[in-house]
Amino acid sequence: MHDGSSDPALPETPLRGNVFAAACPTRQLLDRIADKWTVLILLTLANGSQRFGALKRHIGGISQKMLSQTLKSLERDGLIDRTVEHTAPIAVTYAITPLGRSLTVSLRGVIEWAETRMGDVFDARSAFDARANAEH
Amino acid sequence: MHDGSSDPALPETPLRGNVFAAACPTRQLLDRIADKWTVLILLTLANGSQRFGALKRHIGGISQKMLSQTLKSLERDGLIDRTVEHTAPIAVTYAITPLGRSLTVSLRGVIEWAETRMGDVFDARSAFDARANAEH
DNA sequence: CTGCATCCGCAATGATACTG
DNA sequence: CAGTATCATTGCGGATGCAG
Repeated sequence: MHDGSSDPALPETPLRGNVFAAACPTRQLLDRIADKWTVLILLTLANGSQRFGALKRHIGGISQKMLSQTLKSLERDGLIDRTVEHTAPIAVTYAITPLGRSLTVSLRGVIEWAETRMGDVFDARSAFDARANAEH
Repeated sequence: MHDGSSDPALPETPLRGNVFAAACPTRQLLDRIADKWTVLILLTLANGSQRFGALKRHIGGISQKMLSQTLKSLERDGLIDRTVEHTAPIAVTYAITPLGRSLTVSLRGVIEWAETRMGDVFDARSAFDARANAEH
């Protein structure tokens, strides 16, 4: 995979953002979307709009704080929409935006991988641990 | 943790893991692969095997501790292979496994998204912040 | 019902120094 | 060169209480 360039400057860097550069803004973005709660929230909303309480019930183990906090981040980044109905007890509905939906395609692939390859990973872990034990 | 009995809304419970269940092992797995360093390391190795030092140089901002630690996790999970050459100064080479490569397909999509949609996200942030300011 | 503020423990992360 | 070990710090993330 050598590209024929000398290494220090990495001239083959693409013109758009480069996540491998520590200072690149895309790096922050990566850190944000490579987050457990972000992934689960986006994938839930990709299946249809939900209210706050419904989201909390659907995503096992999330605290009210993390949900609220992550939702706000996602709204700020334009990945989800927030709609308030000023009814008697206030009702807030969250919906995914086209931008958010464009991300869920890849995200779903990651989840798909985790759910289907889980067995392979656990087998690998057992083998690794057994090997480590055998060294004593 | 899968009963498939008392939930009328889910006629057919999937046989594989469900990341939305807090106790499901896939949830831990998700938390592990939804990690900044994991993504960057796997994608680097997907382009070819690398030695420890080369990896550290290629992934901006990673500390030797995080690199070493994440590499060990990935090896344990069967996503990468570790090869030691007992030469004068010892040389260790890391390579992606077929299992690991199967994950990088989706991972690359996430990076692709971050690098290309970065502008949209930043625009959304500006708009959001402006709106927030206007409310005072 | 929704969601913000505060307190706080703990785990993750980084800097440094040391070993094979 | 490739790690491990230790220490200091940060910030995640949970619990609780309050407000709109």
